[in-house]
Amino acid sequence: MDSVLDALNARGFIAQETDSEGGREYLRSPAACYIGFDPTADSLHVGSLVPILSLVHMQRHGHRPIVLLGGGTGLVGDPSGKTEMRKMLSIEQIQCNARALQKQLSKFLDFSDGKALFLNNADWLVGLPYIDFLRDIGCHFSVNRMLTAESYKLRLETGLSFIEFNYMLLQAYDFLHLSESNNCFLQMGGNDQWGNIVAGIELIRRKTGKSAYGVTFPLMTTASGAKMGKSAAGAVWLDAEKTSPFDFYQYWVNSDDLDVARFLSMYTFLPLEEVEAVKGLEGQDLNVCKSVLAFEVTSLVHGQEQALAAYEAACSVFGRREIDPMLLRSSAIPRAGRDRAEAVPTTAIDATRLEVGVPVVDLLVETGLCASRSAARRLIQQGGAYAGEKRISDLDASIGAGDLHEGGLILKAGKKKIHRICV
RNA sequence: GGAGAGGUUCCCAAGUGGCCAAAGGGAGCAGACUGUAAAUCUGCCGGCGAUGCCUUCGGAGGUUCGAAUCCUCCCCUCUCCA
Repeated sequence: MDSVLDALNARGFIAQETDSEGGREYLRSPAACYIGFDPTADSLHVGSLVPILSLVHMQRHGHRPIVLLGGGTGLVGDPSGKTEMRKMLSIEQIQCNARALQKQLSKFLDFSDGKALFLNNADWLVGLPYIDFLRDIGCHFSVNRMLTAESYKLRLETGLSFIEFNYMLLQAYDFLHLSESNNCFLQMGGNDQWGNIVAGIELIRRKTGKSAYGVTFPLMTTASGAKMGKSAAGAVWLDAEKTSPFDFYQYWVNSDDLDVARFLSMYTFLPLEEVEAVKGLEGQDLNVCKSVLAFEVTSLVHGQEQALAAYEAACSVFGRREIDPMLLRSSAIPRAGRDRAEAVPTTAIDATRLEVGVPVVDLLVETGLCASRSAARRLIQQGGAYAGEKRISDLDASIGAGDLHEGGLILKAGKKKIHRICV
């Protein structure tokens, strides 16, 4: 059987490997691998999907993924790829975030019977005695060498504090620790983690003489160069409370043409042969593929139920287009079905207010479609406000109970930002 | 600790007493064109009960009819020196 590394490579997951041959040898039999997630927020976002899914691939190939929560390293802060120091988070905040991330990550992997593992580096980092650590670990690091690391270079221009400078040592120590405690000799991570991963490999070699391996993922950007997971409303979170499944679905539907095939291979588990067929498509045919992409990713993150609802809601708002049964045929996306508007993010409006009539400007703000009343006015003046299919041109227009159909009404700000109100 | 440079609206960056809610660029938003894409063109882009009013130019005071612009003190960042 092909190595999981070949599979990952074919799907575009691999940016760099420290030792391609050695890594493959290591993975010939079931082995452990780990990725660290620092709890800097109470939810992961689209940017973490690549590492997460790589672990899923690992598990599917019979290996044992270790999810390392950075309860300890999060207290320090990774300067890699950052232009300035991140705000320091309190210990309580970190712990709270770590719990939230654990809950989120547990949906993707099977943690039963030790098939995958959750560990928290706070368990071994927080209590480290400073002097001992310097003597045992610190002595193996050359500052001269560290300063040449790409991850520090950027910061050398703008400023790098000592606490952040230590991050590399802590991550290297994590790897050493995991190699000894869990027989884990493979670390993966974003390409910005290269320096930290290599530092760990070298530390393991110096301390124990053993070989360890590293794999990094490409830094994901969209075809237009934007970072993954940024939308008009901010980051696209994996938490349904922070980004509704419908908005999450929409994020993927709005992918750039040039990204569709790449995203299908990285963010879904559809067979590569099927994804290959997408590459020749253009125009409306390609557009349909975006629905499949969105459906599949939403399924992975929020479950098929939610994905279905989002898909049908999108159909009801934007219209349905036939999906060729042979196109990406492994996808469970419905090839025929009913439209349902309910999955559009909805805000309930008090019935008594609707009796009198609620100004559209107010509704636009209350639903979050506009940031301020001024913005709402501007939107109306520019002709971007819709109630149902009707464009609203009057600044003083208001919505009454009679405007609702079957208890709801779709409000649109522009063509794509959509919110539903109901009684 | 010393010397110098600097902190402007989401980001970069002009502005050095009234013409400044503050140039320009980027990002973003809307409209047109489309395919819920890209590119392009046009408009918008602090807030509000809106031909006016309020809040903003690191912070706190002060000078002045009037300050982002002048003065004082403080905070923060960078560079060089110790």
